[in-house]
Amino acid sequence: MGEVADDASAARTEMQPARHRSPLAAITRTEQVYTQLRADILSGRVLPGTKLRFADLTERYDCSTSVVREGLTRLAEQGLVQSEPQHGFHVTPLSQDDLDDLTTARCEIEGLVLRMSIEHGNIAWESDVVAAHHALDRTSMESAADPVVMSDEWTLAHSRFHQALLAACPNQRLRNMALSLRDAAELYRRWSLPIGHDDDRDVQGEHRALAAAALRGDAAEAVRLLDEHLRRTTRALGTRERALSTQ
Amino acid sequence: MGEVADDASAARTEMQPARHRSPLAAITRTEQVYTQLRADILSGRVLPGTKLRFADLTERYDCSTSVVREGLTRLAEQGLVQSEPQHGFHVTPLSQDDLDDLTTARCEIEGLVLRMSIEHGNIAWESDVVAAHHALDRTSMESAADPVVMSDEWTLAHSRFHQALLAACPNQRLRNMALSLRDAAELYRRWSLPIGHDDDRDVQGEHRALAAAALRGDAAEAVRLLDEHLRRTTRALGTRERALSTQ
DNA sequence: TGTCAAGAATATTTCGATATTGCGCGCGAT
DNA sequence: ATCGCGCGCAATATCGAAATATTCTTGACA
Repeated sequence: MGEVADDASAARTEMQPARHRSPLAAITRTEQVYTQLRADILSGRVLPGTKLRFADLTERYDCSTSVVREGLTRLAEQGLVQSEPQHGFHVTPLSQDDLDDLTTARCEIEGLVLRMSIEHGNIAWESDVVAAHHALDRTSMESAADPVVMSDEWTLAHSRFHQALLAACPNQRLRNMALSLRDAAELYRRWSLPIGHDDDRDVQGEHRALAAAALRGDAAEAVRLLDEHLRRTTRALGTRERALSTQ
Repeated sequence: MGEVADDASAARTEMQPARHRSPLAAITRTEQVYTQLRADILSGRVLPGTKLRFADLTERYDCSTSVVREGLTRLAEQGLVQSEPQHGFHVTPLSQDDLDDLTTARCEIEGLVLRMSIEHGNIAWESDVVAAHHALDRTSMESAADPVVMSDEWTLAHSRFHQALLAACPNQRLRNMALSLRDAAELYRRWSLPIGHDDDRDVQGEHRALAAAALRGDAAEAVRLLDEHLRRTTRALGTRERALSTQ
């Protein structure tokens, strides 16, 4: 419980430009709890489908039901949790159909955003991509402690890399949509390593090729590579998901 | 105040499959207030940029702050209102940049969804499109009472028509994204008639052509027509928005 | 006259408690 | 034995007010 460190989801939170907060960075309790709740879900500390009881959460985050409720409401609006009117909230369960929809949507939208980003990217953007890719390339996928679990560092670096690629798209709405789809996919990716692991896939190589195409301004090729990258991930997850759902 | 009749936004609410509600349709207070709040904003009863004070809203909707807060939180997550941490909420203001982004996003995503819808549409879908188009075609754009204001009936019929077109897209996520973008655009459209009015545009004709292309299964043409339709609307709004922002 | 600080006034955020709702169990009737 | 009914428990939804933050007002001091 508690004191959860930075993780993939934090990356999105960073995006919001911190407005001038004069006194003591007066961030609200709601915001804190929302961020933690979100991180806990995206990082897989809570299983998909789990019921989220108010009593548990108020104790866990040490706040009143109102605050928990607001956090859950926001997550529900994003689709990370689901709300059933008199039955409370639960983490959105995984389903093959949704994964398929999600992948199609991501291929289309993330592809579009990537193309726009490449077309508008300047030198600063290129630098960021190079940096993010370097970090990702040097980070091990398996966590040191438990090799069967995906390492938090890699997940973060992975998230940062893909975000860096998209960062130069000038259309905020589309960019946010792409990021929100990535978050949704994060839930699926979290439960994938045990199966995807023994695949004969060179994920790091895919990233290298993707970064190269983007940096040389070859939007068409980059989009093609991204598409393939996403579909491959889905294929690996598909098997895993089926295993989960039969539990 | 209060007792606001059905309107454009209600259309989206309908989508959510009403789950079996056994006793007295136990809809929650929160849901009611959220729906009304949303309708009030989308229908233009509240000006973009307006500050939304809790005191006003609790009185207006006759409920406690918690309920208002939840509604606002949900709307904020959708982008219809904005939340500034210790300063409350206000209706998202209009801006030319955002309108441009919005239009681009809609052309891309709504176009994509329309294509998928046409490709997957069956006879029931065709019937719905025909019906929705008929209703739209027979509804007058100007309201009887005040000809300078866009009639609520037309707005509703318009919304229903475009929704009907998209309804056969099997990808729920993409479909919802397209609908949510349409809602965002609704805010802009609401403030458009006074300028767009004297344009030499045949909006109903555009709808007729769009419906025809969709029904004959010509996805490419339909998408082209939709693209044009959306861009024309934006062009009309652009002028209007500039006028509003200088107020 | 301008600036700054203290305090009043106003608005938002958070809390704890009450009101509702849904669910399961036991009891009685058929 | 099974079905229907109602009581009580558990969990959520809603309330109203206390706690906190911000803005506005006022008045002293340079």
